[in-house]
Amino acid sequence: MTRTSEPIERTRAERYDAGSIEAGWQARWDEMRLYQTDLADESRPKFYLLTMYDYPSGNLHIGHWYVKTPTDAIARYHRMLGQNVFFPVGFDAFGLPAENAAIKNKVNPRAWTMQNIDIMRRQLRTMGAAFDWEAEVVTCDPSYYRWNQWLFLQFLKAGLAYRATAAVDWCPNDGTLAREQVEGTDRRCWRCGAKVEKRDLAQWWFRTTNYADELLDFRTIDWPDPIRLMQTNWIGRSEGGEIVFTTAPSAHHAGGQELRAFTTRPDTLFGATFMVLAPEHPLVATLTAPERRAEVDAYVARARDATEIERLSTDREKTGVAIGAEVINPINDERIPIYIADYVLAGYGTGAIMAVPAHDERDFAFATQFGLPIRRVVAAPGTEHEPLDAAFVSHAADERLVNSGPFTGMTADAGGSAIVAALSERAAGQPAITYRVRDWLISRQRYWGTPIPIIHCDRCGAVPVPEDQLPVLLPDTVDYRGSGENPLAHDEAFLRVTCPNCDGPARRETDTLDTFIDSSWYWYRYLSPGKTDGPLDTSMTDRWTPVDQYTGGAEHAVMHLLYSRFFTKAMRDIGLVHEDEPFKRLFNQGQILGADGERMSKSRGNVQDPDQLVARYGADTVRLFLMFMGPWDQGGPWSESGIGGVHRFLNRVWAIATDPHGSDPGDQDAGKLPPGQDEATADAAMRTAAHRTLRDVTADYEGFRFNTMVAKLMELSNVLYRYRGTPAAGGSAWDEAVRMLLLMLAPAAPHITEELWSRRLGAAGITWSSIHTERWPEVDPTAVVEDTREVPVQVNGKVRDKIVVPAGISDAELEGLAVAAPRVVAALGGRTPDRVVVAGGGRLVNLVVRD
RNA sequence: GGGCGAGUGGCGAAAUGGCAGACGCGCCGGCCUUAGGAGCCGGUGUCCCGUGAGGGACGUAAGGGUUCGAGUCCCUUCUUGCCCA
Repeated sequence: MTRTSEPIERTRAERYDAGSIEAGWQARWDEMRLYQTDLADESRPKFYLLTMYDYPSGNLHIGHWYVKTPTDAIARYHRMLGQNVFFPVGFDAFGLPAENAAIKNKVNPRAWTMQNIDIMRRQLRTMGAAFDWEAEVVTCDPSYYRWNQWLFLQFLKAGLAYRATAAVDWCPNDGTLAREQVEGTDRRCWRCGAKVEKRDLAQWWFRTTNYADELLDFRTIDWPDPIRLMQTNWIGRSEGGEIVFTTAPSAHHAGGQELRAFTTRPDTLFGATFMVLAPEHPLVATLTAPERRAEVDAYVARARDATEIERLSTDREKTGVAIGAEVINPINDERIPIYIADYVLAGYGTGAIMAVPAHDERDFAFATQFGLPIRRVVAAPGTEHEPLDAAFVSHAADERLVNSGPFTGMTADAGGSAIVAALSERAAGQPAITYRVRDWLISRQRYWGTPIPIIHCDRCGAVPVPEDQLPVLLPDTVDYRGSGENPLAHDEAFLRVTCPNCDGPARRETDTLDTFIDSSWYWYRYLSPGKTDGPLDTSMTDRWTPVDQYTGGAEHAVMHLLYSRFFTKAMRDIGLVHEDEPFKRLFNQGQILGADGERMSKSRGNVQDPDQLVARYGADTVRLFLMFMGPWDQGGPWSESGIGGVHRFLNRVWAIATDPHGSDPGDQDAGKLPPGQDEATADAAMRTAAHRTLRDVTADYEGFRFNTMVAKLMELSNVLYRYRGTPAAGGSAWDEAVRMLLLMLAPAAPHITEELWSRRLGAAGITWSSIHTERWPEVDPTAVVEDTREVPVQVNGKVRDKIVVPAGISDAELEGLAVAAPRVVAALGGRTPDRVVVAGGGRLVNLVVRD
């Protein structure tokens, strides 16, 4: 693996050996506290750079490097711009894997977690990143989670937390799951893959829906469109009306029972020809006619077993059963039959819909299936009498209502409003908005999380733990007694407590908080991790937040990022922070997949371990390779092929910087300038290359285009390498270009550049100072322009010749030269151009001739 | 099923509507070597014409459109990824 056996006389200069320099510089930086941010320093503009903290799973894989090392390059670039950069790290240390490991291996979750954190701290250090470790946050530490408890109590006081019974998704291994933790068509647990069932439990909730509309507003933040869109869809705001139907009297039922249906299309109310209830709808039992009961009960039982995805699939043939009852349409007093069908869900809207088959695809399919009437009530001009062979749902501006009594002739939008207005006068309807998003279920029936600070007293009910008794500590000894059960539920020492209200016997809440709460405010805590009299230091958060730049995987597009936004708004409303949004700018990387194109996971055995790559090539090569692979937001399957090219590049940078006059054996042109060049033109070429590279690389750092940034540095090093060993090497133009190359490379490859920088300073007899405290160089505008440029000349869009013209040439002169170019003359064949296009400020000429 | 991305050499990929394939991998040839799985130099989209220097045509998933000019913009279709149902 190592090439130490190589004969030394082959290369006069010392070769690049990452292994011998990286650890040394890392230790030196630590010693100097080079990356510890002085948060009180106001002399420079602040830049809060946050990267998503990690779950301490025990091993860093290449995906961690893919997220973190380019972010580190951003940190270092901003330092070089003269900003006071804060770049902390921490650990998302509560959660299920620790518990699963604890159950399986009979270890303590805390011990397991803390040991993993130690391993990961060591691994993270090998990146050579500019993390401020003194600001570290570990969420399973009582000094952190006591403030989760405190925040919960403040939210409770403010009416943002409440307790309610709900049927929750329940995994036999992992306990309660949030809606988003249930995956796939067959509803399996996101962590363990077990089949998920439903259970009724009293649960704690956060009132996220209070902020639904505000969360839809992204105007003050610079986030990628796809993420904004995903959050918008997740919130799922629908405007429409709630319409009050009443049941018609029948032999088995007196009638007059209200049935409310939410619709986004109140304009189509005259087209409602039946109503559909969710099979779980509470009124199904009372409304069903005796002769229909057997069939209805059978259908309800079947629907309960079907998954939501099956039920909503539009491919599937519609099923349903008439329950033998009718409702009265409040707009025209028409009696329409009631069905139950599984495509209507109890949990959305009111669990009842007015079915308008003419204007809804699913209703159309259902009506066709059951032979129910289909009545058109909206039509584009001239199509009123055309038969419908599918639901007409286009909703264009010129459409008018038809067959709609007094509303006939109105536009769909105006008609809808008018219908709702007419109904609301008779208390038979009102405008309504529904959201897909529900309140946040925060209770988990697990041990390894933040205990919810509540005491249950038979006399006083659910009583908050007084703030001066926080934190409610997790007991250190855990008895799992087999899997699944929450150990807190049978920990007598933990459970038994006196009621803070009445001093009577009481028991503690045994649920713990969803770990997404930990990650919903951790960046505030980074600013004062040791603070004991409050969760955050307002003087710090006011100065340093919102976060200027957040980076992390797109898999957190909805949950973590939406919950974090909710927390900031909730914390604002209880006076803790003074901002509306947590993260000003967001960038989501792609994911590195395994070599098989699948998500990396231990079970698939496709996890790529960075340590061996680091041992072989060094951290700088691995960092640079990950940046060079492709666009950062794209990710993709892992492949090691190509890492050698990046390593070669660093070897060449090393050779350029340490041995300008050296040459390689086997290079026949060694020592010679390229044909037609002298030292002056070579100097000019190097200067131009260096400054153009700087111009482009700066733009690439700003735009997170690390792959092209590396490519451009390779180009510059290729130019310099060509001049290595020639009379142009080692002069002032060469020296300036090498200096710029090192500075531009420093954020991406911090160790090799630091080493080469120190050697430069040493050679020049200058006292050492770190390259990572240097300022970003400035482009010399005079150096990026050349005297002449090459202009392609097209005839009818095809390049026929290229001409070299002086830089300042006018369009007219350029045109004259273009038509005179020999191969253009030939292509024109005596014809005169009908039109001449000089495009892009003289970058290209196109001569247009008609045949 | 819906929404949003993406389809470019053998591979990873570049390309404000203006020379398609930068940069790198791989491959081919050469140099240097006792040796090469090291290093260096050169070549490398496809097809055609030419002994040669060179020249030409085609080419960014498929088809159509807008434009002097389209990988890029618009429409249709196919494939694929992600999110949602």
